[in-house]
Amino acid sequence: MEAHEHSFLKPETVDDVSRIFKALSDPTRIRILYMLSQEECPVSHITEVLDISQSAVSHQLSLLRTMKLVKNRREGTTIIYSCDDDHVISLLKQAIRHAEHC
Amino acid sequence: MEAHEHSFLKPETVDDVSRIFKALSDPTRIRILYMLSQEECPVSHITEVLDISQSAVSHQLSLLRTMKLVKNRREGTTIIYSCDDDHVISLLKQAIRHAEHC
DNA sequence: TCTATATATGAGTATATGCTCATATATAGA
DNA sequence: TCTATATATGAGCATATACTCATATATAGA
Repeated sequence: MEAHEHSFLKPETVDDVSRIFKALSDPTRIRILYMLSQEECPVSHITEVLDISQSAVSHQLSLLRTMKLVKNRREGTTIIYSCDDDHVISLLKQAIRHAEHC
Repeated sequence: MEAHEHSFLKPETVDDVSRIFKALSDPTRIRILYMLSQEECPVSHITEVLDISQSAVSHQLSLLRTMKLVKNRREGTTIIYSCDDDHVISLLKQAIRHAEHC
């Protein structure tokens, strides 16, 4: 198979794919996303349940927000987060199934 | 939903998932894996077609080998690589489809 | 308005990662 | 055995990333 016969990925595609997987490659973000995939919840809840510092959670949520993987809404003084990208959650759950079965 | 009501991921699962996504999060590895998903090929071919230095390709192949995502066989002086984890390739292709359609 | 609580964010730091460069190893052929 | 070619690998470096600490911001209630 010669170079010109290959199906190539566009550089933007490679970058996008890389960004998706990079977002999913950190243990803290994996745990946060998996938790949010079960139910929306406030930052404080994530902090307590996962036992991660408030600052670390907030920084990671900020990153996930930037990537549009989660969204949030305010309720009084608390901010409630939820997943905002079904496809990425589906990738995550597939990888989890894979990891649990091997 | 209280902490005890959550479905939790085991730490090993989180680590495994993290490792899978970390492997898929680098542009060079994405391109190599995608190329190998189309056909097995020697290192030199990857180097030429993707225009990446021999050393960089070899280092990445070493990492992918360690993770058992690719396997290799010798043919004379050349080493032929191919994919060795269908599930991870399926994750990659899904992410590619996602990236191309958004 | 003052305080308490919830969340966000900037700075700094330690570690991880992906490259290059130089070199080692392995095989084929003269 | 000597050389050429293919691949692997160690060291070093530059960058990215995930945390902590300190502090800022925003809202509710007294």
